[in-house]
Amino acid sequence: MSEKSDSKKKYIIEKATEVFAAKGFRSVTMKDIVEACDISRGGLYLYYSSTEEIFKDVCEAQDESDAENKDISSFLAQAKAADLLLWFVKEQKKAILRRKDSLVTARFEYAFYNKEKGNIKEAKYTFDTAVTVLKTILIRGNESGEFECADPENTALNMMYTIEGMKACSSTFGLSEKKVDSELLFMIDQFIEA
Amino acid sequence: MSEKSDSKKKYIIEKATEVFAAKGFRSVTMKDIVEACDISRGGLYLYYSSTEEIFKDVCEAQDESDAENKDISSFLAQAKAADLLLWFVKEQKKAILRRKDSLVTARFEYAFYNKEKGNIKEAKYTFDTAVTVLKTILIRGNESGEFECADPENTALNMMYTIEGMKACSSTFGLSEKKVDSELLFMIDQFIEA
Amino acid sequence: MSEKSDSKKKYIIEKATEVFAAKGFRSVTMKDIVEACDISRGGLYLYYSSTEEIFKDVCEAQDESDAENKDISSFLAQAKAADLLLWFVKEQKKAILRRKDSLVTARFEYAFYNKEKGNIKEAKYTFDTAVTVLKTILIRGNESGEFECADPENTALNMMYTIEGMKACSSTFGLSEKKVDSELLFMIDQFIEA
Amino acid sequence: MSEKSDSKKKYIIEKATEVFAAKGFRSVTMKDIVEACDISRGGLYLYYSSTEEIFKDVCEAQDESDAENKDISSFLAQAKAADLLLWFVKEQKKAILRRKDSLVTARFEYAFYNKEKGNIKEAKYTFDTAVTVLKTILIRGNESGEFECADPENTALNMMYTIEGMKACSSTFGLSEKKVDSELLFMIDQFIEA
DNA sequence: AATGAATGAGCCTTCATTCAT
DNA sequence: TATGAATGAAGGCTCATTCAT
Repeated sequence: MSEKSDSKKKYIIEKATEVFAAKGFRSVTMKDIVEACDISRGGLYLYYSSTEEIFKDVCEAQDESDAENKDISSFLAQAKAADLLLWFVKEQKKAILRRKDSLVTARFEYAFYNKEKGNIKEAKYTFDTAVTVLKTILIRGNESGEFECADPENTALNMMYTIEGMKACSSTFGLSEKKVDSELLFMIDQFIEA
Repeated sequence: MSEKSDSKKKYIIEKATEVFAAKGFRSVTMKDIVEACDISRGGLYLYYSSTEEIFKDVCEAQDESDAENKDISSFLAQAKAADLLLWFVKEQKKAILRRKDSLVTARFEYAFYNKEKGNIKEAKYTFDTAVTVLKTILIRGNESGEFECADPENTALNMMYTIEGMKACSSTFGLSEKKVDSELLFMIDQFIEA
Repeated sequence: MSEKSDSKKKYIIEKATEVFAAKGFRSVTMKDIVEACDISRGGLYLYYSSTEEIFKDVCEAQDESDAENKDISSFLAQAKAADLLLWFVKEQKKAILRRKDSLVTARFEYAFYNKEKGNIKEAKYTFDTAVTVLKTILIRGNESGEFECADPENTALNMMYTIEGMKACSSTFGLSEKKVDSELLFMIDQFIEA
Repeated sequence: MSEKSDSKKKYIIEKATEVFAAKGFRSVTMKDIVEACDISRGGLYLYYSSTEEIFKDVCEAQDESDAENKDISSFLAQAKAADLLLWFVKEQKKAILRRKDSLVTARFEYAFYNKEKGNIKEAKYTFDTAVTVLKTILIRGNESGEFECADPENTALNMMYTIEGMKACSSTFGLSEKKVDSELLFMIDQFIEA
């Protein structure tokens, strides 16, 4: 179950990602994935025993690939606030646009599904973390004179709501990259002058 | 199928609303609704033949009750922009908080479900309409000197994204009324001075 | 679910009895019963949701039909010990021979199955009750001078072991009625003289 | 397939014995045995291709170890009838009590399973042989004046039924050694007089 | 209109068995 | 010999949907 089976798992995750991207979370069945992978029913169960289990790995895989260049610690320490903001906004943009090729829809559904089951902590944690990071960036920018943001706390929160809204819109009816860029610029312009 | 059956439909929608509020959209079965209504399997099929059909009526019923006092045409014509904005924001607030007692979760799921099936028009239409209304209000406010909003178009769009984001957050991990108020005030303060 | 469904249940039990008689307990599947009843998979689940549930009713039905003429209370009070013994032995004989047309095999298997699951009380209770009844009969016979049994307690126990052994033999390789009669007579002759 | 594979077979039988003792016959799967032996699926099939095949060897192994000191031919010829009876009864006692640590349950199940398949001969043969042996012992005892048994044929049969009954009871709800001893003594006392 | 028994399709899960290595 | 991944058949269960009453 090590090398070989790991590559098989990778393969399953790859195929399953397409399925979840196309059908969301709830309506995906083990059968769907079996068919997408073109393996046997029993074969899939060798590796995973529920769509939820698969979906978790699918998300993890995506998060990891997203995080590839995110060895941020040193970056966060040294960079200028404006660079940090740029990086943050780019990350969010990716998350917003990710919907087309991917999983935001399924992630939403999964969040709802989990809420039904009572696990809502993770979503909130992710959101709150993002707010905190953004606030920190804004404060740093204020200190360095790069930004002029009267209320970093509420501005950070407002921006994150806006970003979440774009994700939702991107998920439900789609957003062009141009629209996303435009909106992100509009947000930033509020406290970056010159 | 007129009077009597209408009241029966009303009854079904009433009960079904509870079911959708509790379970979202996708996981609701005809059986769930039959049981909630305490009618016969066949009986339900006399009125509706799928959960989707029922859900559409459920949403419509809710929208109508929301819109009861929305005979806006004349209101829009006469009122001051500040009043209109207030009304608009209040409506959105209701929509955001509606999640607790109700259907936002199911609506999201349904939106995803529809996207799969290719009907994304409605969601986009609703969003665009809201943006347009808001933009109109902002422009009117500018003209009357009530507001000072440099870019009504983008501001309206930004506000709607933010509001959609709050809906999403409210749906996934919950938002207190206080937080919603605070955020809405923050948005408005940008172009209302003193 | 009352009259009509009761008759349906009766029908299922009837057919299931044949299945259990032919295949024992463990190897019987819901599918077997569905096929024996010539109803649909879902149809069976309307009435029963496991073979164990069905088997319990099958046993109960058989026990009831066995017990039809067992309104014993008054009989036990008045009858002569010899009559009681005769009755007791006849009942046991029926139980022994029952195997051919029926369920002893399945009952054994079920007992084992239950033992695995830890419920062994019932079997022991049934056995102990029979021993007690038999002992009572023997004592009564001694008192009335009908029997001459030096050790009613151990004799009763011995007889019940013997009877259980005949059941087992009947189950595994079959016993003719003649052999059963012969053995039962042999047992009784020990304490009935003249 | 000779030495090495024989020791492997022995190992498998050893482990499988535990499995059958714990789970009976029918519910044991090849998977259970694979896991108990900690070998590969394919590895097991090199030696055995069904649980039935394994079970036969398991039984045989146990029977052999039971029979180790049963080189009876000469013993039967010379010994006194009382000694023979003692030996016979001890063997049966072992068989009765064997249930605790072992396979009687599985053997019963297997007997039922075989009956379905039509092979009931073996069980009957074993029983009949035991009856014959016992009858022979009783006759010898009568001749030597050790016993006083009016009807050796029926007495032997009766004793074997009783013993089968104890096996069944031991299997289904358990019997203490004390109870077994007491019953066996009771049986013998009938024709052994001080 | 209304009932609810009945059907059958669809998905889930577990194993016996095979086979390339 | 030995491995264990892979297959596919078999049986379990749940619903959407129909239909005789």
